[in-house]
Amino acid sequence: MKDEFICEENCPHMATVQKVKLEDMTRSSQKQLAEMFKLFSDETRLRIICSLLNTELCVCDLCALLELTQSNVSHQLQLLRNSKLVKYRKEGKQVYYSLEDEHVESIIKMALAHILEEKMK
Amino acid sequence: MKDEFICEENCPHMATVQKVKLEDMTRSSQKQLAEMFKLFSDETRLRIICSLLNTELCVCDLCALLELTQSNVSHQLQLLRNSKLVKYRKEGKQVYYSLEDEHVESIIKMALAHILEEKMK
DNA sequence: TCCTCACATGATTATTTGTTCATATATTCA
DNA sequence: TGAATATATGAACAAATAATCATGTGAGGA
Repeated sequence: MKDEFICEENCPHMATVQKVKLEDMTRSSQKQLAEMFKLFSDETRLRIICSLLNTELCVCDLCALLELTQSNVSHQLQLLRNSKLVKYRKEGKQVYYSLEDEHVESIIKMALAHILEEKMK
Repeated sequence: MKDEFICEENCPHMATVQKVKLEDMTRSSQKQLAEMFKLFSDETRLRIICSLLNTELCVCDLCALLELTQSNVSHQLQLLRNSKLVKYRKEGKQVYYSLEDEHVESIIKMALAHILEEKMK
């Protein structure tokens, strides 16, 4: 009873996850997957992604928050934009970035759970 | 009713996932996360991981199945071993590899769900 | 119109990474 | 013991990548 709620709440798109049959994975979907994981595999990029988990931020917010150069942040955001992982919204001179969808959160949570359990061993 | 079962069945370690608070993520756990994603970010390594999703395999099985050189496979397995993502078991001359835990499957499923939904747009 | 601010982008460089080749180790079998 | 097989590993190299520097673009204010 409680479980259903928790599941819905914290693990969105479960419906799609149910449909996923890992046995049917094609070579090309593996390639896509690898490309996606590559975006998460750089610490700087991951920090940017994590900063956007709760809120949208403009480029200079990210620079200040993460102590990175503007050029560096913009380059990383370009990669994330190209892969449709983040979206943006212009407002005057500023550009506000936010995450494209909630999968990102789910994926990070799942991976973090792995690390947590690993530690407890 | 059905939902609970499906959730338990396909998304193990939900209990840990519930505990994960993304806001509390430290710099060092972000680094660990990035390192983990890096292992999934190479197509060859991901193919090896995917091959091990259902069954354990020895090195030469992997070479044959994925059409890779033995040296290449062994090097990649070394990385996966060092990060405790796979475990192994020696039997005579052969060494059988398998996945260390079920998070791997959950993470891949979640990421695949993202790609699937992306396509449907 | 000119200046400033926020951001994007091209070029360059240092570093990391994936693969290959050559060789080492360890187990089985004759 | 010696040969054959399965796997591991070190060195070398090419390719990919992240960060930096310099510069470009475009909006807003004086």
